[in-house]
Amino acid sequence: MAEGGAAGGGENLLFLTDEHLRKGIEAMFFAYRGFTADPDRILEGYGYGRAHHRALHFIRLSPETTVNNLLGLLGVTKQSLNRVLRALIEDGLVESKIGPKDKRERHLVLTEAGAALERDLSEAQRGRMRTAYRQAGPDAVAGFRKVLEAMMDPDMRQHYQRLRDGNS
Amino acid sequence: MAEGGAAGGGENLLFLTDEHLRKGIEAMFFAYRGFTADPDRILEGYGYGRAHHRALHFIRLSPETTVNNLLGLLGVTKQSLNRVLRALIEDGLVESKIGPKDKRERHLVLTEAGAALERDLSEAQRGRMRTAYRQAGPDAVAGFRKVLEAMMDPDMRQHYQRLRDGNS
DNA sequence: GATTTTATGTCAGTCTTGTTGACTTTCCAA
DNA sequence: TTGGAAAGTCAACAAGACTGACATAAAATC
Repeated sequence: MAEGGAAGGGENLLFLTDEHLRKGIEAMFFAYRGFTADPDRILEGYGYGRAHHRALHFIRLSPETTVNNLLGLLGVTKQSLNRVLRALIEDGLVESKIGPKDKRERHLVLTEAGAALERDLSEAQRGRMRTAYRQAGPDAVAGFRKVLEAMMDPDMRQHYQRLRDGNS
Repeated sequence: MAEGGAAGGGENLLFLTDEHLRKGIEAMFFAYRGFTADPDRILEGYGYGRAHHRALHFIRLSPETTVNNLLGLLGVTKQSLNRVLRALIEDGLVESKIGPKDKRERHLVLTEAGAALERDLSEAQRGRMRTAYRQAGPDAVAGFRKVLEAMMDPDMRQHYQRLRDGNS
């Protein structure tokens, strides 16, 4: 099934050419650079990296989350995450509380300072996103989300959808 | 100018909420992981990383390109790129020819072996892209491209558009 | 109650890929 | 022709990913 049943004119047959796909690949590459550029600049001042941003982001989104849960979202090893969390806890941006039910667990929450930095980072990233969305318009945004969702690994799509539908 | 002039119904007022933007941010994050996953698996077998993939990609796209030109596209320091190129040249995947006009320049081209690996990597990445595009449909793809382009830094957008329009 | 599994943390070592600084070769213009 | 700018290379270092081994405590299971 190389070519699906195209009902219309014929230009739809072209949107899956290797050239067209290549352009999409390059668009992802260049856009992702822009996507991370603004928070990266802020993080530099703190001696933090993208890993710290991601941790702050998901802890804000799911307060009282456990280390294990975060590992699933971030897709890194616990040693890698631990280095980041240790720094954030030592610097007073994240609080790690022993789980009330299961004392093996650590429940993570942002402190005031952590929430403040997370807001700064988020706002920087949202700023660019907002501009892009406004330029492209609602229909384009819907398509954007649709394609991105289809590109995810199934596991990640589950995580994504859970976050999307749950905490709104 | 918090809310732009919305002509239509009212749902358009919602598409720029912080929550909506946050979902877009997470979509980018999770989708980019999928985007790189397939080539990463192939690269592992060769002892290469993403940086090698990017170099091969852009050398294939612009044969006889110079190191300097590549630096602009990749947005890394020349020292960083040099390490990658050295490995690819030593392994016989890339040929570096002294510039015929300006002998300071190195003109880069893929060897047979380099082109073969690049094809493998590209095809893996295109495979996922093709599936996602097919699932989402042409309209969604157009929106996807539109938003990504709006997210790029102006410099990168220039590079992107030059590649897009030039070598087709 | 003893054993196993789970959740987390830590130490040590490696790899990729980014960085800066110092250096060579080549070109070009004053 | 000389001195600076440009292109590229080499060396050393840092961030942040990884693996593997091991420790501890608590929960779950037998």
